Amino acid sequence: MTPPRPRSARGDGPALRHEILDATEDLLIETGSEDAVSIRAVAGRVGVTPPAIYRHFPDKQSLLFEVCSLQFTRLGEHLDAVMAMEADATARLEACGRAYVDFGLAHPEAYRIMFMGRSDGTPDAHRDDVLAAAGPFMALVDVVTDVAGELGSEREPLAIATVLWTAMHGITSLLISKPNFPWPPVDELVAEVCATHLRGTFGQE
Amino acid sequence: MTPPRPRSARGDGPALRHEILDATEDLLIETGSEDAVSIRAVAGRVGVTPPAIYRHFPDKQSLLFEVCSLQFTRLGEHLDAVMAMEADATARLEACGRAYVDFGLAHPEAYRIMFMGRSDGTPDAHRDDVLAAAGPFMALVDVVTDVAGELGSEREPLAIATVLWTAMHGITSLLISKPNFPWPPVDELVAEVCATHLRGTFGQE
DNA sequence: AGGCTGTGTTAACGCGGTTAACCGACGGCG
DNA sequence: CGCCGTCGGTTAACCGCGTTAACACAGCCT
Repeated sequence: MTPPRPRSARGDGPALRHEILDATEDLLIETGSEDAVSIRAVAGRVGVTPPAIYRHFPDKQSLLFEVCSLQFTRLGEHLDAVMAMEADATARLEACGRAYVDFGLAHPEAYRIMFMGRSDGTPDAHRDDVLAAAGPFMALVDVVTDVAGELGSEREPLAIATVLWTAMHGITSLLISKPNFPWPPVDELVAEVCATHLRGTFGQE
Repeated sequence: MTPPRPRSARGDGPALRHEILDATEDLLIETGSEDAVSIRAVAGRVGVTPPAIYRHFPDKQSLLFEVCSLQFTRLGEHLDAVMAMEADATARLEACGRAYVDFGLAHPEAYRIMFMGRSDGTPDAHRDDVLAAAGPFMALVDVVTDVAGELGSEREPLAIATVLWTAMHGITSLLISKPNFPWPPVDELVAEVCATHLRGTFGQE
């Protein structure tokens, strides 16, 4: 029943920590449910007893958030890559939105943990204001600034970016939470919302 | 410690059921956390032992959803009342959006349970497609139809309403989940998003 | 060599949802 | 009138959860 148990680490400090993060991410993806990822399950997969986890993470929330945060680092890189491929600012904006939604749908449980959870359950390292200064949001502000430069707008890019974020989040989170609602195809939905905002915000026809 | 224990019901069938619903709602509002509302806590407040709950509800999820669903019935009534007060269709639309967001912020935990939870955790009686045919969403479709009638639009109201829902949900859920993000005032946010959609969708200046 | 630190263990606590088994009171029926 | 089923509660218990305390053993520093 426990053949991989005889696993034991020596003076290797952060090796197990890494394994724990990997195992947690795997479990999160496999089960697709935050609740199914128990400390005991993670420990079992790594081949270690549950309290060992606490030598490397203060509590379950921090572990989960660190895993999701790693995934979101990849989102940031993905966004950068996507935007580098589009010359037109408005095309960049739409590509950006689509990449955001796609990412959320590809990692639904991670998205839920980071953006659909209780505020007081989030560790200090992932406070709301930290998020506002983080890569993905700032990247969005940059794109909006570019679009505003091309099309002209009197409103400040940060406010526009905030609204756009709520729009993309609205799509993403509802698709995750209510997948059986009679949605139109995701592509259409995103394109429509982006177009609506472009027209509504920059008065473009 | 347990003076209200000697409570006991006779042939009153659904009386206790009602008490359980009330106690659950109270607890949900007081604690503001789904997790704090344990079966044991509810039972204790009603003055009954935990297994008694299961004579009236199949499991905790169903109990919680029934409570939230009751609150949302009130949202429907509230929406109706709000919309009856506005003559102008576009004003009705904005009032509708504001009422939706306000409701979510006033009942954050209920909103989270109904619209920010896992899809497979929701009882059958609250499936996604049931929601699409329910009062509040249909009310929105009606308003959109009115606006489209006033301003003219070639797109179908149902698609427009869906987009508007995602927009209002985006605002509501992010405000709930990330209250410390540097948001603009809620009123401004809602007004801005509504205006943007009106311009972007109906081409109104 | 001796002790400190870092990293794992075993054992246990308390709480959670939920189930099984029992049990008394009420209402209908022979 | 007395039996009996069902309704609506009880007590006891199961099992999994996050987490903590106490302990143990390795290797490095002095």
